[in-house]
Amino acid sequence: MPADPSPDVSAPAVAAPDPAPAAPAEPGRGRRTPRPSGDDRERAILATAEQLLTRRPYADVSVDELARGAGISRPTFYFYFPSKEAVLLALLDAVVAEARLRRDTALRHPAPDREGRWRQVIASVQEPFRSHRAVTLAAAEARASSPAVRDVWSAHMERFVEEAAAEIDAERARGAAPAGLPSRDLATALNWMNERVLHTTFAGHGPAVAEADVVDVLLGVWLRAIYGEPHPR
Amino acid sequence: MPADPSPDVSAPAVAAPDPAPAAPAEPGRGRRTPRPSGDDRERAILATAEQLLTRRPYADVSVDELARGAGISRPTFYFYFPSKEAVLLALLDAVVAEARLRRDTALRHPAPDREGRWRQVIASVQEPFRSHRAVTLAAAEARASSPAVRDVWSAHMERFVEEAAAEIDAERARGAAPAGLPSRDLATALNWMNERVLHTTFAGHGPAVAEADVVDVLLGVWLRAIYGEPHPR
DNA sequence: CTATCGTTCGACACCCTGTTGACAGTCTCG
DNA sequence: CGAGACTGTCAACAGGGTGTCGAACGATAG
Repeated sequence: MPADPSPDVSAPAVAAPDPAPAAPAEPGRGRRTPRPSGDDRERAILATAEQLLTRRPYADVSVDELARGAGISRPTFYFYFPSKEAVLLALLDAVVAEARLRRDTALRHPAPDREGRWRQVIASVQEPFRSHRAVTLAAAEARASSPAVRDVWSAHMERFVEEAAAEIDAERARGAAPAGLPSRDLATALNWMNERVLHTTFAGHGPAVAEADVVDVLLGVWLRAIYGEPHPR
Repeated sequence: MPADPSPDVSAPAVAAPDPAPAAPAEPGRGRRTPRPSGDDRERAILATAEQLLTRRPYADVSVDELARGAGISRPTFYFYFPSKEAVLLALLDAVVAEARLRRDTALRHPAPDREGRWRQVIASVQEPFRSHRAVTLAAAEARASSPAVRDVWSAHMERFVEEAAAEIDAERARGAAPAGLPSRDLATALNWMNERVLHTTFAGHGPAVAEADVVDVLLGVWLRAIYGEPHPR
């Protein structure tokens, strides 16, 4: 059994978020002390978690496995994280932050045509979900029993819904899109559709859209729901 | 502590599905013996489970609570069900059966106008989900870690997707709907949208559509996605 | 050399699951 | 009516998971 604290993981979600700011102390969740000494251990736990989550569901991963994967004992794990849930939260925060970054970049460099702009909207949700599917699937699973995970996820969705609703309103105001359902309701339905369809595509359970087609399918529904005239015949 | 085996529950999902057929033996999941003697106990367990699930998530309900709620000890619980999962499965089967029944009834009595027909499609999914929201929410939660729950759910969705795809093809064939996305992909996306939007509406977490509006919103998206002309301007 | 502090883990208490074996009713048949 | 079979019941156990406590270890400062 190798005690090497850095297992080979292709692309962990941790990705050194804040090198400069060095948040003084976050007494809520996270490790107990912000000293930089055990940082490698913390990263090893996160990397181990993301790796294990690609193999089995969140509920089937034990704290002991997380600890052993990071080369430490179970009690030592609790020195770095207060629970298994906190590890998932840390992973999820990183993925959400990446999604936000990608989204903001897209907003600053909008595509020239409207189809391209909506494709950016959809792709910015899809990309981080796809590259860290294990974390996202685990978060979806834990959402039901963990209020903290649920809140992070809800806040994330809330921003996407607001942005999409604003975009729909803008298109209607400039006459590009016809009136129809309240923009907020429409944006809510479309965003949840994306979430669920992407989930099934990546999880592969139940009827699903092929991974290569999924953005085109979602985009097709968005365009018709936003721009389609109600009743052609 | 009352030993009364029938706790007061408003409308349990059990609903005595087959009084006459009396299936000889289902050796897979379910209770070990089909004799009618302990039937009340079995129903009491199911009723207790549905009642408890309205108060807390599936993961937080223990076998011991289920047993005590039904007026029996924990080992006795295992005489009736092999696990907590089997209880949820039995509850879910009843809800799914009810949804199927409602759907088949709608198919035999189609509304005269196309909007009414699509409303039937959406409402037949929504109604059982709504009247047994605790079971459905629990099933959604357990789906991630229970292959059996996942399979039941997937099969259920698969049928709805197939039926919706066939209906879309029929509308296109008779010239009522324009060509567009592959009908199967479109039906998949729309059905998952319904599932997720209904889930958030009933669970009340994250951005959601008001319960009174949800069928209208979903119907609006379906109609535009199916009948809307791609680009009006 | 010693005091301190960050870090580590053996051992513990507790909760939950699923199984075993003994036992109590009841029903049937000789 | 009494032996046997079968349903239903539970105390007790084994096993595995979580989270905590306190002793101990090593580096570093005084």
